[in-house]
Amino acid sequence: MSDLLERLREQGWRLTAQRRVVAEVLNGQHVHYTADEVHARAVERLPEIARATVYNTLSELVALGEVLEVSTDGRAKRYDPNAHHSHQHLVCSRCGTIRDVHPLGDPLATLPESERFGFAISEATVTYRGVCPNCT
Amino acid sequence: MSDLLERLREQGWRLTAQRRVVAEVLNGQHVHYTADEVHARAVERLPEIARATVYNTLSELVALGEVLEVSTDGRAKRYDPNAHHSHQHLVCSRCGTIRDVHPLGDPLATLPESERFGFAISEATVTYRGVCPNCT
DNA sequence: GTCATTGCAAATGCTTTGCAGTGCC
DNA sequence: GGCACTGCAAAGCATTTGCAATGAC
Repeated sequence: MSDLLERLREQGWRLTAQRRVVAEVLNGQHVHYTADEVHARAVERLPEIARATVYNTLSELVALGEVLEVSTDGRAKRYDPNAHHSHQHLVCSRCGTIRDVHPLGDPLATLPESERFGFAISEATVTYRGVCPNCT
Repeated sequence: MSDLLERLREQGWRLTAQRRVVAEVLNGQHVHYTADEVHARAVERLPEIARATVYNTLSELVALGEVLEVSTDGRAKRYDPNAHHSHQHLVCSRCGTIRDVHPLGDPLATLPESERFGFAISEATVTYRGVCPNCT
């Protein structure tokens, strides 16, 4: 976490209170907040932080590869701080809860050459969907 | 296609000019239009068709399982008429073009029991991302 | 002191909704 | 002829943008 702030400073980031708070909110395992949820939690610590600042900061973190953008459905994007450990997502089709999961094998390897159509493929994301125990 | 209209009528659908036109626009292979693109193409055949009607019709087709909703990025949803043949998507990270692809094995089978956390999993979607030949 | 960063408010893009009128069955 | 369906316009989210004020370096 403070590693994160350190890394960002090395990239020439100005370390403002707002950015620190956004980074703090995203700290933790299995965190998959929407921009609005990040903003709500950030406001608790720094009441004057603007929604636009949260959006800006999140986009920067995504661009720097420190946070992943997850669009599970057509609704608001979610932000996943677990960017340095490869994983996939398990989503509840009722309540929308997301869990990080680790499938067997490399998803990228499941697409044969004949199905690549000249694309230079760099990434494969898998989304598993089902009803979670709470919603059953 | 006319199969489709037939099936829909059997489900109690009123067969209006608007719905027919939307179904026609979605007819074909490798079609992944946004609602707006469907509307634009529908207007060519039926000038007075409203955007809201296109949205309504698309939602109904999705609910009936005749069309798949695809959200590859945080932008507009895309609609995929190829709902009856299991497939996955290959997306160009530059231009956003989508291709239907067929991976080896069953994606659902890649998640071990120990990683299912009590979810009743019913679906797994894989999105491969890379740069397409046109964008290279 | 400079210039990146912020806050605010307005604008944008996509989608949904309310409601009176239309036309399929 | 009833009521599902449509068109239109307005409302609703999620997100982006413009710009003057601020504060990290």
